[in-house]
Amino acid sequence: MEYNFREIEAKWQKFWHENQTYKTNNSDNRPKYYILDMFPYPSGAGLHVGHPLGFIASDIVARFKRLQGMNVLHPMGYDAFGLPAEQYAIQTGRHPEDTTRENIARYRQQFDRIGFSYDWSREIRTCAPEYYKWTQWVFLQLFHSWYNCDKQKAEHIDSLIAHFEQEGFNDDLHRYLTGDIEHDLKPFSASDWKQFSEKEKSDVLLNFRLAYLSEAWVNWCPAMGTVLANDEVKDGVSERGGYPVERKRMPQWSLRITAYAERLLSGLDTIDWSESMKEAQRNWIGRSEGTSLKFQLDGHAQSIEVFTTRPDTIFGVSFLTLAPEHELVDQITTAEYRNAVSDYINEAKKKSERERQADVKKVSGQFTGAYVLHPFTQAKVPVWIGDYVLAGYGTGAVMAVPGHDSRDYAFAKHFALPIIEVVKGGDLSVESYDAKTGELVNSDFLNGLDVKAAVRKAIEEIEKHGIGKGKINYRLRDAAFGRQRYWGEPIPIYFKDGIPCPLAENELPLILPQVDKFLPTETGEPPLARAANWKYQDKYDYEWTTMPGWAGSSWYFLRYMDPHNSTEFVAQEAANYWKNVDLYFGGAEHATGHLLYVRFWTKFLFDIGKIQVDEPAQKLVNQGMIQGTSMVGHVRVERNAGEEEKYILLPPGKAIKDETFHKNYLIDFVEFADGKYFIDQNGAAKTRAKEATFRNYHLSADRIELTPATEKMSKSKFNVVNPDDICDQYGADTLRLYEMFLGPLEQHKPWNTNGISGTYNFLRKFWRLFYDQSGNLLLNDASAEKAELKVLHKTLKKISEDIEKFAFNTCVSSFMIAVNELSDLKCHKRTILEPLVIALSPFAPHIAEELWSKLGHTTSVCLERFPKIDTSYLVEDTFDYPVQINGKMKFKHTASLQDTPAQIEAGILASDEGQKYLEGKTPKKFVVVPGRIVNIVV
RNA sequence: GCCCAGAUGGCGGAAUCGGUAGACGCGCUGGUCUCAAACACCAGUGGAUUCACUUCCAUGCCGGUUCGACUCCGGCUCUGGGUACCA
Repeated sequence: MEYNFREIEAKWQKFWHENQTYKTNNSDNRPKYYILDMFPYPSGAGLHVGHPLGFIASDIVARFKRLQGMNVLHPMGYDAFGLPAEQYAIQTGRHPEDTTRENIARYRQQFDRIGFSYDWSREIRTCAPEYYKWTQWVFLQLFHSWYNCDKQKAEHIDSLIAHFEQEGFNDDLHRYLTGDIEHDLKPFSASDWKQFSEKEKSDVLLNFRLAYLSEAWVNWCPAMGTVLANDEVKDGVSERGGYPVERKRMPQWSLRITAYAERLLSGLDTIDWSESMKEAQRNWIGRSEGTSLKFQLDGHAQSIEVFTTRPDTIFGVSFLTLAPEHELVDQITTAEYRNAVSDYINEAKKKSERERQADVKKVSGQFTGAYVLHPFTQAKVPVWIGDYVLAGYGTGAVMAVPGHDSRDYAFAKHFALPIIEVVKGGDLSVESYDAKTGELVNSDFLNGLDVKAAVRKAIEEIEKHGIGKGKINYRLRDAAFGRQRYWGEPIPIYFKDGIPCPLAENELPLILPQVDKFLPTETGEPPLARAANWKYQDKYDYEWTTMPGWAGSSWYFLRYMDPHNSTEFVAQEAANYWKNVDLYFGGAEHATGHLLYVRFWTKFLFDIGKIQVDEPAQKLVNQGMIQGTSMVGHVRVERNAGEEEKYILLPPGKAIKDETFHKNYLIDFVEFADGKYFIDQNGAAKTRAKEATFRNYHLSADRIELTPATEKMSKSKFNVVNPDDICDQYGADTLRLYEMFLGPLEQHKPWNTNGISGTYNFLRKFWRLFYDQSGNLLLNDASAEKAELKVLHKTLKKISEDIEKFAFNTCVSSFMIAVNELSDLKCHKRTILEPLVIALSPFAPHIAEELWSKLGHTTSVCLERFPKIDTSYLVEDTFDYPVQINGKMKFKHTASLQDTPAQIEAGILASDEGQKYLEGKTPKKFVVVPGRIVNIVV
């Protein structure tokens, strides 16, 4: 009986399904373990071999934790709202709901074929109304909350209203304002508050709500009638279609994540995530300590506020730079400069934020004609605008100190502005001196101090004069939460006389309505504006934007705990039992998106008392990306009777002309020979038949070499490898082992099936410990020899240690070594093989179940316990010491592990080899590391 | 530009605390079995040198620390990822 993976895998997948082997209960006397994968977006291309890498790893850990006697929660679901489905709907008219459902069905089939141990009764889909009802519910909680910075937690908005009713709002309470829109709010008294209209009250409260409506800068594409992400904009035009894009201020729903900046930062110290991941979040949050400082405008009532981390350089200020979008620019620009300024602003508008930040070399700016007065010297300081200053960061204005800031230096040099030295230590004729050490000069009351002391003194003086105060600033911005899209959660808000009003909880879910087209309206309103009579109580317009892709994923880990609850987002008992994720697997690319938002929502739900944990995941593991191999050819376009004919050319370097381009070619019909890749006429004909894109592609010779390139796996690059194909050919167990065997989990690596036969052979060899080639059972009940027990326990020890370290590649190696050694020992003993089957079951569950049943068991191997490791079999009494001469290994010397270094030294000196290598010389030094090595220095 | 990660045979990779560099697998070479092939099994396989014993060179590059460095330190090159004119 040969190893027949097709039969075995189908049999056990059916068994697990019928017996609900992986169903998990929310109460149990075993310790809990929650292991989660970042759920996938169900794309039309299906799963490729890159997806399962993390899923297989987490499945191994989940199965291992079960064997260790834990109650394991290991669920899977779908992040099902998103742009690709909507884009497809725009092109084809098919409803995203239908295509998404089909894609999910395909994903599920592929998942099942790989033998994952998910509890599918807990599956969630973010696009299901039963799910997004609760996403909308969280939004309402955010809307009804404000951040009390005195208590450092979110509270119901009523406590703030009570405050206003008693005391109104004064300058002292400015500290409660945490977001980007604080400049607008003027003080008011308690009686003012009481006399405010509903609209006025609503506007005031929007400055505090954690979900709020405000104006925000976006990339607006008038031709498409929509807002674009930074990636969708290239060189000032939309990537799709090439339409002009400009920066525009639009009303936007935002979430006040900035209120949580400090806690998002300090919380990192409590979780076991990789240092690089934490660093990414720290850099994103970007805490900096400095001073806010007001510069009085010359001839205007207003002042310009700046934030600086270098108040010590206040006497080095030679100009101010405002972001072109700064609200004061229009008012302060003098008639003389009006045209130049508005030209500059128009140019800046065409650039995306990313583009403005990318070009470090090119300096641009424009003088406004206005001046501010230096707060200490009263000197007139010119006010410029420059696109290196971003409106969204700090106050959107910089006090420029060209002597000690390289960007300001470049700006000053370019426009011939004065450069003043205020800290000694550099040569300002060459470059700015940015270091934070040195003695202050040219700085009045700061002269003679070092930088640190000068910073303190400057803040002191600034505060004394009432022109500013010490402040902590964050780079983090509030998160834009509205999208001009159809395929997302509707925001549960309607507008009554211009006032945004929340739905009541019992009115949820607000179901996504049907629309005739998935496009903006002719007047540029979002797609939801097309929905017929989509009004609250038939009267009031609903909010037309939908939630962003990250909304549903910001709390999904909680829903898995209690996925079918129709009265609560999660039952208290379930939330208190599972608490948070013990081990979270996912890609590092989510560092500053999903992983920051989910931490924010978790802290918020903790604040309002809905859950007992304030971090979503205790430990995080990032798996690397599996890249694909693309076949790249050079293509030349020729016109033939009006029809374009494209020719794939001879090898690179020959006959390549200017008008050629690179084309990724289908890997399916490429021939591999002598380490090179070729396509011939036959392959080209098959390609034309298979993919419409290649209809007009021909070869310029009978056989052409293609160049391999390693890049991200993607349908459009024709380099996707489908796990189904591997399952067909080798089976799921081989796929699982091979993906783990490829290398360390976190590392990026190209997919290459060259070595897959090795893991397949290993499984067959394992099988042959039970059956000989003619199918006779070899298993026997003889008692085990010491050598066999040693192999077993050495392997068990290595496996359990390496799983904890997520070193799955070396786990597979050590299984291979064990099977090789047991084969050499001709060991077919139940006492050895039975524990080994259990240890293998997390990695290759199908074959493990089959052999477990062949061993005579009637229950699943998944329900067993991991075998106990007996290290006494591993103890040695002698050791083969490698003996080095001057650090180079020369020979081995066997000695008892009981021997003292002196005894070992004597033994080596007396041995033939010792004599030979020393040639009668006396060693200068004799190093003996017991149980490790000997090094003789001569 | 800055931050993070990485670089080891023909290939994927191993080396857990500074201690035998190349485990394990692929590929390749030779052999056994076979009419032949496939499978399986056995042996070999970093490079140079040598008939051989041996010796030398080897973990991106250059230095350093150490009895001993893939591992630690300083400098550099390249690759991948992230990303801010962050004041």
